[in-house]
Amino acid sequence: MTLERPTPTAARDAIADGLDREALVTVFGRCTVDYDGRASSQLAAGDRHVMLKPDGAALVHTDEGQQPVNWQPPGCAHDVFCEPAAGADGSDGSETDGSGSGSGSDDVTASDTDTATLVLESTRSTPEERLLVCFQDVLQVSTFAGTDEGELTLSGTESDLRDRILDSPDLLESGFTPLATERDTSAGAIDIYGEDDAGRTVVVELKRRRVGPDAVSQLRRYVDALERDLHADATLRGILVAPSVTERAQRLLGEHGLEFVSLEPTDE
Amino acid sequence: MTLERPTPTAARDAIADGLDREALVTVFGRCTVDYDGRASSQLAAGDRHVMLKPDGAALVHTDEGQQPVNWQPPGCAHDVFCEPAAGADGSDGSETDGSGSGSGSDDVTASDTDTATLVLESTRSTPEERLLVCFQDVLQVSTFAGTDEGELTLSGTESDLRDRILDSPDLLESGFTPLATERDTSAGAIDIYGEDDAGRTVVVELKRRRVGPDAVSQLRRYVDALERDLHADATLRGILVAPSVTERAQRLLGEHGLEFVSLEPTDE
DNA sequence: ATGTTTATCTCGCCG
DNA sequence: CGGCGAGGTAAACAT
Repeated sequence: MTLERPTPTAARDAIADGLDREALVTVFGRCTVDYDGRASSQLAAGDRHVMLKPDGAALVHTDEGQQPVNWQPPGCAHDVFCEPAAGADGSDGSETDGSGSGSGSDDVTASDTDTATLVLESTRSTPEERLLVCFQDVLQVSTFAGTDEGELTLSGTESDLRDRILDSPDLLESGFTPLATERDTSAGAIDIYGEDDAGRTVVVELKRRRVGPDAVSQLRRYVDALERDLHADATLRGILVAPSVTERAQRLLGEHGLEFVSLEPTDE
Repeated sequence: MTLERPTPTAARDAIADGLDREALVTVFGRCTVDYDGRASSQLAAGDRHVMLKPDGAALVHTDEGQQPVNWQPPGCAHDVFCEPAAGADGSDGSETDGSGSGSGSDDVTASDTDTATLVLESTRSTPEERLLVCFQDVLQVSTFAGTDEGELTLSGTESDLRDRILDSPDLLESGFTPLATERDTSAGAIDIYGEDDAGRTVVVELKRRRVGPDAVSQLRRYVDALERDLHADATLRGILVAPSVTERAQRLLGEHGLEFVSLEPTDE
């Protein structure tokens, strides 16, 4: 269902209906966006694409960037209503209390339609967050009732890299024997815990792509923790497995006596 | 501009026109999605919302989740064409070569319209990546020509936390003197470098939210590096500044002789 | 609910 | 272009 250049009240009714029917709702038009919660932001008027999902997610997209300029995570409560004659600043005013909840009980009637402003509000608690989109102009409202049972199959992940090594431990090094995955230590879980051909304990940390210093520190935390946990007299080996390392990470590995093995998540 | 339930060829022409005019294009319908690049994925048929941005970004959204189920970053080249009678699997076939580039030179004509499949393709290099969306059914095609000059102002960031401390160093501790920000070390840049009231060097790492073990490791890398860089005989102090710490991070701080100061990025 | 880690992370900055 | 770190990161998974 699609409306082009609807009046604010017609847009409001179509959106409210879409939300009721658990449809995916999109609105395109000139709007301001205000967010307050974990941080806070304001965005002056511009033409943007807003998507409200039936799971409570909200996305505001400009014509640039992969990421939305503003958003709200799934689980939020969406509300739509009209305000008599709000200016560009919709963040203030009387909407901080819950008087307008439900489906817009204090809304404007159809007779005020040409001066009214369409407002989308999305809120959640834990943490308390509010997103407010105020439309000066609505160019399109659409609702989509589709279904999606399709499951995404993804390969080339860290878990594929783990499986690859478990299937062929020699890819890590000749004589390596995996003993556990996700082995717990006081610093967190080790990706692969095993033994080399000399019986030395080996801690393996996996990364699906080129690694920097953070991955080295992570491996080091695990090796340190395991040494403590085991009161190990013998030195443990720590091996970072990834397609490649940055130079700084390489140096860090050396400083901490850790090793690197180059391996990709999939065999081409 | 909006078409509802267009024929594949009409949809193709509208989308091609939208891409030409640097408009934001949306397509809603039943489609399969195949991705190959840094990883690879397949997604069976379902109703989804596809957005093509003039900067080359592509987003495929289902009715759930804040994140797109598939995407392509800005900078990609979008292409649209019709294929005679492709099944659900659009990842194979003759489209691996560049013969269909441009605006669909090997496309289907309007007479084949009822059996044709609409295909969206988005590709880039460095890294080589390809996204293929094959529509069995197109419910809506829209193009939006809007503009967006609005700048986002965001507060509550790490940079706000830094400014807060630079304005009032006593917030960190009485007698603290900031000497530099982004001070470079062999391990990277220190957020705030300074001195305490006893003249001891202080390394400050800032986080806008509650921190875990990774932040502690990061601070430790900087402290270690600076000790080395300065051949410091005296001990450096390392202070992690964040709203709060997790317990494991707290313990790590203790093990490494690092400190914690609780501070929020903004004053309420 | 919080903690921990991954991610086709994205994004910006800087060399 | 790659390295590095921030992010209202989100999402998955475990506790």
